[in-house]
Amino acid sequence: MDDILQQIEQEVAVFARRIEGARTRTYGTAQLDRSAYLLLLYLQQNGQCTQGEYAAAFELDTSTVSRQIVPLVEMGLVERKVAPQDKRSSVLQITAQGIEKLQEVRQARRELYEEVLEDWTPSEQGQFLYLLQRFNARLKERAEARAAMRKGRP
Amino acid sequence: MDDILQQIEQEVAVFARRIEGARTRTYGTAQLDRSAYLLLLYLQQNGQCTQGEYAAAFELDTSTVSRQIVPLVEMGLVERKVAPQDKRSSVLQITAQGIEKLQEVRQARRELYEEVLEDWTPSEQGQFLYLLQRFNARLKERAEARAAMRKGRP
DNA sequence: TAAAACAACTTGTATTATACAACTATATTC
DNA sequence: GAATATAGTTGTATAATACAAGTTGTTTTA
Repeated sequence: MDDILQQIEQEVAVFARRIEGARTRTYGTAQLDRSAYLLLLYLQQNGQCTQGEYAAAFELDTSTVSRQIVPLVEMGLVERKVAPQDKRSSVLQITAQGIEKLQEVRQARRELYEEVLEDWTPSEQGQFLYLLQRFNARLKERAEARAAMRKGRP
Repeated sequence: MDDILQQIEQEVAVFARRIEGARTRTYGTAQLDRSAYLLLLYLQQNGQCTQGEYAAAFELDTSTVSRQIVPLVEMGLVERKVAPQDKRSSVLQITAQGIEKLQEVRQARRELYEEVLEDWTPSEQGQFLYLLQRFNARLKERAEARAAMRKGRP
């Protein structure tokens, strides 16, 4: 087993499961469910977007996104407005309350990482962050390209 | 936003979603579903184990593991035997056919990583693998400790 | 050592996140 | 202006999971 890509692939598969397990077991569902957290995070970091843009960025079906948004709007964490230039689409934006909630949840989640990464050097932490960011950026491009392609010829 | 742990936490959350999206969109469900892949991987790397051990390692409910195993046994990829020392528990072991199947699936999955990591240096790939392994090992310990605790006082 | 408590697994049921298909309202194209 | 395409919604199905109750086997204890 000396093929590094294959090893990475395996480790990532396990990682994804462990993260998911830690998430549900540690944070409970009380805080904010996975999809809600990611959506708020995305809106805070990328500013407003339409549902379709968000769906493309994560290769989600628009129906899925549509449903994810309802409770967030009801809780007042996200604001949804009809886009003036195209009345079919809605523009999503995080609210002040949403930012506050996000900060709270982030704090709770941070604790797991304090525990798990406590014996990592700052340099290791920095390197891990850097590599994750690169990986994610690449996957995001890929997702968007694939979403665009599906639109082109369905 | 200069808190590195918080940044890692966020990047990991996004990473988990992207990996999951890429998995379902890229490999389809044709190959082998997520739980089956992880179970075979675990059995190949760790040798035989009982269902309870596997559940503890991933903080899964035993009922979940119980169901995951049925199709694998039916497909002949895993063998399940009553444990001689404790007839309540079953010992799981990957079969030759399971190893073969795993190899096939791994090959297909590898392709995504070829694409996404093509411009990473070998050193970056190695570093990423190393950090993921450490992270996973730590989360595994944690999962097992928590499972043991739940048994102690439920 | 028999009864009680406990443990490993299974089965029934509910929940959650997702996709796909059909639909509605609006835009674009010809 | 009619035909086609797009953004989002709603109906329905599936997959992965947890929790609760049940079964069978094991350990503790009075």
